[in-house]
Amino acid sequence: MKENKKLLLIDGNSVAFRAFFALHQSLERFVNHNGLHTNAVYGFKTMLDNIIESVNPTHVLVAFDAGRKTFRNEKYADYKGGRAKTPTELSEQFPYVKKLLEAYGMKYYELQNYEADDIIGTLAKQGEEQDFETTIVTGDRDLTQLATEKTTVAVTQKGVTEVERYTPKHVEAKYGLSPAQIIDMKGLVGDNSDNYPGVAKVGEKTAIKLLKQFKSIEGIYENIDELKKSKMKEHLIEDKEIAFMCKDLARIRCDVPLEVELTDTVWNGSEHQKLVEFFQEMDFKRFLEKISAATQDDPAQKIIEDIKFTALTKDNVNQFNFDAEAVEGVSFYLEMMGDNYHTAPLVGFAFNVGTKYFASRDTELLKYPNLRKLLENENIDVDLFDGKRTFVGLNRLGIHLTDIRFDLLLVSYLLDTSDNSNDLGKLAQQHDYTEVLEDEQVYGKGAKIKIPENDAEYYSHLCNKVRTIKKLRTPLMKKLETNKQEELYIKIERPLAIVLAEMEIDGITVDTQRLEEMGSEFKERISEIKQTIYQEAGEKFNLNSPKQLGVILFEKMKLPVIKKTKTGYSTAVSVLEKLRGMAPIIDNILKYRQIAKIQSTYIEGLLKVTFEKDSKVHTRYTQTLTSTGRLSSVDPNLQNIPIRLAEGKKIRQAFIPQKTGWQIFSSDYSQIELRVLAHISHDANMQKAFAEGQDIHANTAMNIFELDSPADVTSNMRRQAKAVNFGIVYGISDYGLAQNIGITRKQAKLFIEKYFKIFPGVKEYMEKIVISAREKGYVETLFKRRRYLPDISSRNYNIRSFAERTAMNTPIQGSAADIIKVAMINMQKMLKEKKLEARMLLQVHDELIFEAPSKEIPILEEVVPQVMDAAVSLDIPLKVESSYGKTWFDAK
DNA sequence: GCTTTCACG
DNA sequence: ACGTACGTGAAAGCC
Repeated sequence: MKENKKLLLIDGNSVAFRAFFALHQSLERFVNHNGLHTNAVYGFKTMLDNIIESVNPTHVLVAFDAGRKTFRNEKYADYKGGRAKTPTELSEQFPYVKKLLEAYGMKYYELQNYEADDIIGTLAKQGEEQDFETTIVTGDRDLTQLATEKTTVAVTQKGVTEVERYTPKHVEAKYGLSPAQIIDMKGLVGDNSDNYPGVAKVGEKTAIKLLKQFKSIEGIYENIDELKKSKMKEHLIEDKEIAFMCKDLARIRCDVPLEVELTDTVWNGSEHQKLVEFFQEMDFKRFLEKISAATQDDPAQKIIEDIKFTALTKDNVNQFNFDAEAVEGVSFYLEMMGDNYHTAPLVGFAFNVGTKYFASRDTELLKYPNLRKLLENENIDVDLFDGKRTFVGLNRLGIHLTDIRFDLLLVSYLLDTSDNSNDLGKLAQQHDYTEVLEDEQVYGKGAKIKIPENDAEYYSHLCNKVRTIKKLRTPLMKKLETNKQEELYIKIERPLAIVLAEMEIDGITVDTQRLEEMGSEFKERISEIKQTIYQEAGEKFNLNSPKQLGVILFEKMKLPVIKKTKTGYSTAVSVLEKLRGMAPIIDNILKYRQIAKIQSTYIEGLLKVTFEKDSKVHTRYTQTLTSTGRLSSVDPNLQNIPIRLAEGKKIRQAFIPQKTGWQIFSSDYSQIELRVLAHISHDANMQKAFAEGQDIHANTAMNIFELDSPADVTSNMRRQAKAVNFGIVYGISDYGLAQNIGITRKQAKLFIEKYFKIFPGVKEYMEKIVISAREKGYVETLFKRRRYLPDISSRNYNIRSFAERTAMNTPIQGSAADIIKVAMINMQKMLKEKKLEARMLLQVHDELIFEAPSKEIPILEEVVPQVMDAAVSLDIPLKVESSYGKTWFDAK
């Protein structure tokens, strides 16, 4: 049996250097609680993970330089002379790089009088003899001289995670030389950083030319007479000794007397406990999460302090009485089996009062007055995780939750909108609290998901959740305060959760009969179009498969390929539109796609989620997901019901009021994002346009097309100007704009330049927000919602550009989201105060949708715009437009 | 589970 | 030169 022995040799100093300078810009962000810089350790660790994954080594050794002086200094006193001193921020990290290696269970080694290179060279040679497959990782190209058929030299690129792999073939392709000739090249060229000179005036190009001709330095000097008289020849002759000396310096030793053998470098993986401790010492939170996730199938590894709790049953529940005066607050958790809290079985609860914990599987017990009081009494503060979910769940039991104080999920989201885990355990870890397991660890996942039968196991998990809520309240509220986000939480998000819960519980009525009618109509049309397409294609295939469609269009019919995806041909609408007219099949495919989408997503999809008992859909608004602060809507998504195309728009006819004689009423903010932009950018021109009630897109068109009168604006100009306005909001790029409205990039660039000339305040805002994001690491909305943008300093152009556009867009999109949230809270309050029967049912980002008895319509027409207008006071007015009708379709 | 496509603001 | 519009969710195919 032949073993697959894989040896990994790492040049520790060189990689640590690379890591340090790769993350140099973020130096001050990588500081642990003891003030130690950790960027090089971090980079080193990232590199290790990457290389382990790709190499999967059986043996590992990391070599370090032992000191400044080596045998090379005896040969050449100035070797590595004049080198700048290693920055202390880096040198202080070397002991920790070694500690990291210990935690990884990796051998490291250094040897007096030799460099890391020589250790690596020697072991690589031994590896060669013992039939190892070897990978050398370094930041130093000199080591490419070690490349052989069985030894690859991976040289780190700009960062440390990307490497360039030098096999003999790759060396040949890159330099036209063999690995051994690298030594000759170094001899001729010299090395600035190692401070040896080489032959005067000979650089890489010349050296390669010479070596191609003469093979080696020895070869050059044996045949030196063949060279024509030239300056170069003179230099070569003059520096002959230097050349041989430098070659000797450049040659990595492969015969160093080591005290380690390859058998000492066997690698058996990392040591979990050491890793945890080390990451804690370094404050590497993300890595801690990762390793705890990796070991989650072994919950026994995690030792959590036991909580004493009382299991509640029908028989003992009445023994406990909680004096409302004495109860300062209660942390409460309601467990359900499944995501959809409108229907998920209620399978348990737990809470604490003071130091006492209680738990039960029987949620009916909550109806007992002594427990009910804890949740319904206005003098008792309730702390929980996901208030909206809990509110809806309790509502199913007829319990009406009041006075939520702390919502762990919501607060955590506000502190960092990119931390949007829904699992209490995961989320707690992000706040350094680890005394609770993730649901997956206790309940399992997929088909095997189930509540533990063992009471002790189940109840302690529930009680741990309660304790987590209790423990995290004070520190997280403090963080909110530091960020000045208390108002955002208390005035907006917390009350909004209840408003959303009420909207979800109400639901919106669906005319299922209408949907089914439309369904059978579409079904026929789909099968007709399908037949035509099969005929035109000359065969049957699965039209829903882009892969099969691609074969038909681009291979069989030989239509030109416009765009490719990762996996094959793109058949997206933008592509098909370009193919239009080249074959009749294209139009039919477009039509098919359009109708099939309506059928599957909106007709069948909607029918699937309509509740039979009330013929309603009860969406769930995700309040803690988007990174900008918008809501999203699931099960079903009611925020993407068709409207742009006539056929899809008909779906809206199926959304009707719950009672006959009622109406659907809708109000939307007109151009709220551009108004927000006008406000936060303080751009005088844009503000003026809005203050005067101008058509902003026409106004923009006049300006960028340099027209004198609004009458000269054609509809096409307005359309293009509108696209420019949208582009601005998204963080414009000429490419994106060009793509969107089908003009050249040059034209797009001109448009943008003109735009910024007309609206210089906008330009200034865009520049400032990016700089501010770079300095602070985050951007904020009007109401201090925060989004962190770690990528804003990335060295990768694409990643950085994306972060920059995000920096421009998030305050705009996010502030608009803030505003409508305020309006929703005030609106719900208003409906209650005025004792209206009208119900607020849906929110679609800039639009609120109600149902109401006809007689209340005039009231809504007045009140809704008023409330929406007054949600915030900007430098310019907001504008709200309303309409109504007997279905959602008609309310437009 | 991932990819592609397409619906919305 | 690089190669992108911002934010979402659902269905279907495919492995």
